[in-house]
Amino acid sequence: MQALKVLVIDADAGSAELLRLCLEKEGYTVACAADGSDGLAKVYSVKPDIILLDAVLPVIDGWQVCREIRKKSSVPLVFVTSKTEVFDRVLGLELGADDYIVKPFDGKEVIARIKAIFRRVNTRDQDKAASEIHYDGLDIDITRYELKVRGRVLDTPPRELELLFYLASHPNTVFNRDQLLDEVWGFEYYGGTRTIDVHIKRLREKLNGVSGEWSIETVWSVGYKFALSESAEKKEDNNV
Amino acid sequence: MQALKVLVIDADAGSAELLRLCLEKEGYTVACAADGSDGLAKVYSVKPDIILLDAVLPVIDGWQVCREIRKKSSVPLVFVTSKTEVFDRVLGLELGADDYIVKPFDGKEVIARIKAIFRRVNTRDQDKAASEIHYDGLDIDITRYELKVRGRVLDTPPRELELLFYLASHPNTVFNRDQLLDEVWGFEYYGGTRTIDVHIKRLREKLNGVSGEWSIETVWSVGYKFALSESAEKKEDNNV
DNA sequence: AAAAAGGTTAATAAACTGTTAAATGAGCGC
DNA sequence: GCGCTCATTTAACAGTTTATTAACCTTTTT
Repeated sequence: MQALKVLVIDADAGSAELLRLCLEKEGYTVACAADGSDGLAKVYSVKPDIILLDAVLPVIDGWQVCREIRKKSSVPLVFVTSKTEVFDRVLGLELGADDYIVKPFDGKEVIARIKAIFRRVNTRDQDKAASEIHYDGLDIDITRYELKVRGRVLDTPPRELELLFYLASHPNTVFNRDQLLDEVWGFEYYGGTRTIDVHIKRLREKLNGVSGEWSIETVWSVGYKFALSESAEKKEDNNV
Repeated sequence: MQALKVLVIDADAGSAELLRLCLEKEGYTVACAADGSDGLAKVYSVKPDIILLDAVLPVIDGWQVCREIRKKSSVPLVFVTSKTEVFDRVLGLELGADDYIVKPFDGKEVIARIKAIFRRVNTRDQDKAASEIHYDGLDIDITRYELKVRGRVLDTPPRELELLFYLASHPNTVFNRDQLLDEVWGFEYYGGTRTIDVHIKRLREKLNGVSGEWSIETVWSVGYKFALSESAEKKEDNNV
């Protein structure tokens, strides 16, 4: 994975340099700007994953920079500034910042707060993956490595089971073969993508005609999905 | 929309009450717990939209409460505590909190920080929503690779679906054939521009007479657009 | 060593895509 | 309004791409 890019917009060379040091030590790529105008330009040229912004800046002040950015983008943004009043903090947050850190800052805390934001940004909407999945006539328990079809345990090779488990954990979502290889086989796997097709076939043999509520469907030229019928979808919604 | 629910887990009745006041003034629904054990129980019974958590708690301390919650859920969580050391703040954030506020807190800032977190959470949902398009009698979901016309799923080849998705994502905007080839087929494509016409025709066959609110229109000697009727446009504006 | 699992290949089948060419329709000057 | 030109619509075809399947080989497990 590519290193995450941080854009530091701060007129004070000292704190900018300190931030750069902390961030680079953590493996981030850092770009800096010393005034608001240059900062805005770099938002678009650098395309950072997060922006650290001082409120006090020459040319265009930090509040205004934040407003301009938020007109166009929801990129994570944190004020790091010596303006310490509650009034300022509330203003910064209301302008759309994700966090507001006052100077003098502690490097470790800045890193921890940045990580907290990335964590939130990356949180997938599905909450923690369950270890069991149940649909009409289908029960998968991945900790026991067990597949039950119509209540009968069906001997299933691990790869097959993992593939089914992954698809069934994300119902109605299409995955292409590379995604499935990455997610199920693992990142380092290199091999033909026909492998997926064959495993899908073997799964379909086991599951043919078990239920009308779900099926493994081909999405032509894209990949496969575990599809729920509309009635099954409604049942799901009620569960939540 | 339902009021957002906040769970305050704090042993100090004074600060708990103060938080409750601030939050209710903003229209949130507030539940309180005075120890870690009760707090954890209420996480599951109340199903809060956000949790405010003190680190210092009887029975089970706040750090541990946070750990337990994060094992199961990625619900927004903020420490509000009198433990002020950098060490504590970093710990709290690394345990998976979204923010860390030290006592004595300012009500306005707490609210602003809570809003910042909700803003970020909702941004994510918007991203998800961006993969779906809905108009009168027409639903396109690109993650499912599915086109619904009048509620019925219609089998649609990938190119066709992508073309429709692209046009419908930019209603009332005209694209010439080269633009569509670049955007939908991809940059490297070289072929006759009649290709577009044919795909448009096939789409129109599928969508003929579905709705008076929208249509794929020809702009003579220029290209095509997904056109909304005036009434449909008003509906759109109201939605936003 | 035998059996099971994982992966590859190649033939076959199915679905989609782009081209062509003829028909239709739109714009425009007279 | 007429007729010319040019753009679009349409249908049919051929070619290409993609998926399915069965058979086979290799690796791992028992």
